[in-house]
Formats: sequence, structure tokens, C-alpha cells
Amino acid sequence: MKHTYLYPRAALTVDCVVFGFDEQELRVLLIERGLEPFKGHWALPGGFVRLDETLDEAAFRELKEETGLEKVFLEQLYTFSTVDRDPRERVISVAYYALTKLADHRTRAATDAADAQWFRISQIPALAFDHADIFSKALERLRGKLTYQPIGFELLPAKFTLSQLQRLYEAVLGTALDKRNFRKKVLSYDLLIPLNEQLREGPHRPAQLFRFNPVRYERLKKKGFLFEL
Amino acid sequence: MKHTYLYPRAALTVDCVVFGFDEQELRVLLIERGLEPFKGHWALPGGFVRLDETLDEAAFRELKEETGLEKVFLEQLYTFSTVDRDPRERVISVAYYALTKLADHRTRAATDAADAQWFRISQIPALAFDHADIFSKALERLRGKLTYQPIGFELLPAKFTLSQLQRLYEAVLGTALDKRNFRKKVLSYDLLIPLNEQLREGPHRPAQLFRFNPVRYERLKKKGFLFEL
DNA sequence: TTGACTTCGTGTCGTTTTAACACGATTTTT
DNA sequence: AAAAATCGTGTTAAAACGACACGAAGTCAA
Repeated sequence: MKHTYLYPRAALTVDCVVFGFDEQELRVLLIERGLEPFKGHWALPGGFVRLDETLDEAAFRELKEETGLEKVFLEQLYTFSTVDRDPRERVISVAYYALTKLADHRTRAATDAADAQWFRISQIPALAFDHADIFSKALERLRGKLTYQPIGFELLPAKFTLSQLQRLYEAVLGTALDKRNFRKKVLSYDLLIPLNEQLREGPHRPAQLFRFNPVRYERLKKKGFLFEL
Repeated sequence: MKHTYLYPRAALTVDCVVFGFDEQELRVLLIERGLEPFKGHWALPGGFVRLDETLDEAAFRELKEETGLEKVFLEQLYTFSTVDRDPRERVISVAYYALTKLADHRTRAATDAADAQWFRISQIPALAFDHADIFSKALERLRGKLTYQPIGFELLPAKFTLSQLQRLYEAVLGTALDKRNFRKKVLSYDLLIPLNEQLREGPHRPAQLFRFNPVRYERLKKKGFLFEL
């Protein structure tokens, strides 16, 4: 592909903040850089955008190449442009955030050559480039979004209990929620389908399993409806 | 400036959706393109990003160059990357939206050489590139944001009446609001300072003027407070 | 088999917030 | 002085919210 260079051009990357949930705490997927700059540092998965793909395509591609993840919830976050954010040259980064079920990925990361690891968000190491800024913007966005759009389900397995959902909300928002009020509210939206199945996993009463109802969600969205809490 | 072209590079533009309010309807500032491609079409103000400036800087610069506007409220919106969105070559556009007081600009636009005009949002002409997409994303964002952050003041003169504020909300949200409830709500946030001044402008009772209290707003923001409605 | 332990699942009530609703006050114009 | 326009204000019924406690269902060990 030949170009006439009429305008200034910059290298473009996408970087993805991938969130997972381990039933206790929110986690982020980081990769260890194998090349300079920042060789040996942890960084967000990402890479250069090709000239024949959109940013969304680039984000999905990089995510798959570097972490093996596919079909995750992925959304554009913000574009970072500090002039010297990359020591090599001018690089603009379009950041994305992704939500995925942690369990899916555990084995995959272990067998993958690239060193990818889930870090608790309370224990994130020093990050390459301005990735710490990107991460904190992503967390802020996730917190904001969780309270008015039912995206929490993306972080849970297909079948989950109300307690798991509540723990997720508590972990992300960093606050304790009242059990009865939480259930009342969540069920009132009619977005959960109770299954003929229970989760038994300890010396106690088993819990009802539910699954998310995406059809109902789409219908509500069209009516301009906004989920809350 | 010499580069070693290790990575694919793309030209980068910023495009700004500038909103104003004429006491009746929301408006957008468009410029008529003097050059190909899309010569003679209306487009969002914007232009190429230089290698030594951030995106925010580029947006402010272009806004000033093309429309004379300065010191407006400006926020990054979304980055658009459809591969063929520019017929010349690959161009990524980082979109911004801006809010400004319409009155400020009226005279300026008239004397400026470049043809810039305010269009009612219900009467926008065909736009160049994918600017119609950018515009509709900006409007969506403005609507969403208005209900939980007090940014409406950016669109009004420094001194305004509660009726003006209400008309603004009604115009942006596209719904009628109850006068008494609106006043009760707005005043309860304690973000407005009543002035010793009234607006008299017709054969009817004059209206109390207020101004926005930015100090109070900053204090509330720090407490994690969110404005509503 | 019984008791200890753990999480699950549920309802009430007082308080706060919301939504609906109408009319006298003030000013200008004729 | 009457007409016309917008300004500014309070009540009430309904809905939503937040606080709060205990029996049910299962496992395990003595």
C-alpha cells in the first residue's frame, strides 16, 4: 500500500484492560513484555493497529493473539495521546476495556507461551508506558457503568447465584449491599431466569441458579430503559 | 522530523461537535468545506493532529482556528476508525464534543472568513465523511451526561433564569418537565446563586437571575456526588 | 442421630423521594 | 383599567428506599 504523506502520521495502538472476577475480588489480565521498551515489565495486552482493520477489530485480534481470549465483551474506553507516552516515537493508544469469565481463561493462560497473569486489582505491579492511567480510567468506567447497565453478567459464568452476583457488585463498587434489598431490586428487573438447578458447594443450603435474559434486556434497552444498581 | 517506519501509521484528525443553545433549540456549529474531498459540503470543525501536540490540544487549536471559539467546555467522545471513512487514505478521527454559549459566537461567525453556521439539530444538512455518525454519538452523550452532571450551565449565559435552564433541559432531553418539580430539584442541589438582578424582557413579570456556583460543584464532586435531573 | 455450622431465602415498616397538579403575583401594552 | 404574558410557589398521594432477623436446607463430625 503506497501513500503520499500529506499529513503527519502517528503509530496507533490498542490496549485492553481485561477484567475478570474470581468470586472474591476483581482481577485484571496483564502480560509480561518480552521486548524493549519496558522489557520484563507488566503491561496491558495490546499492539499496533493495522491499516486495513478498524480499532475494534484490532482490539479483538490482539486480545486473541496475546491472551487467547475470544468473544468477550469489549468496549472502547478513551484515547491516550500524551506526546512522550512511548519512548520510541509518537504513539497514540486507543484503550478498550473487556469483561470476561475468569474460569474460561485460567487453563488457557497456563498453557500459553506468553506470560499472562490475572492480578487482583488491589495488587497490580508497576506497569509499562502510561498503562496505570489507562487502568484507572477503565476501573472508573466499570464502576460507573455497572450501576446503570447490567454488564455484571459478563463477568460471571452462564449460570450463577444471586449471592455470586451480589459479591461481584460489592467487589466492584467497594461497598457492602443489603442482601434482601439487593435481591428485591435485581429480580424486579426481570432480567434473570431461574433454572431448575441449584449450586451445592459446601456444608450449607444449596443456592438457586439463574441465567441472564439477554432478550429481555434488549427489549428494555429499546424502551430507553436504564438498569439501576 | 525523520522517522523509521517500524509500524503502520495513520493520519489522525480531531473533529468537534460544538453545541449551542438559542433559548429555543439546541444547535450545532458546522463549517463549509473549502477543499476536496467533500468540497462545498458541511462538516464538523476539525483537522489533522500534529506530532507535537496532544489530542486535547489539537481539538482546542482547531476549534479556535476554524471557528474562533476559545475556552469552551471540551471533552473527548469516541474514536472513529472505519477503514474507508476518508476517501483519500486511512484516517482515524478522535471526536470531541464542546459546549458553548451561543451568544458569544454569533458576531464572530459573521465576520469570520470561513463559513461557519449554527444549525438547529432538527435541521442538519448532509455532512461530509462519517460526521453524521459522530454527531449522533455526541448528541446521545450529551443527553446522557446532562442528567447526571450539571453541564447545562456551559450552554447558558453567565446569568440565567430558571425558566431558561428548564427550556434547555427540555430541548436537550426532548421531554416536557414540570415547572415546580424542576425548580425544587435544581435548587435543592444548592448549585445556583441568586443574584440581585432580574431579567425583564417582555410584557410580563420579570424573572430572578442566577449564576452557577462552580466552587460548590467542585466540592460536591469530591464527595463523589452526582447531580441528577 | 444429633447437634454444630454455614449459607440460602424471605417480608415489614417507617422514611424519603417522586409525580401530579393550579393559581395569584408582577410587569407591559393598549 | 383591563388584557396578556411569564414568574413563582405548596400539598398530597403513590412509589421507592433502607434498615432489619430468622427459619430452611444442606454438610460434617462426634
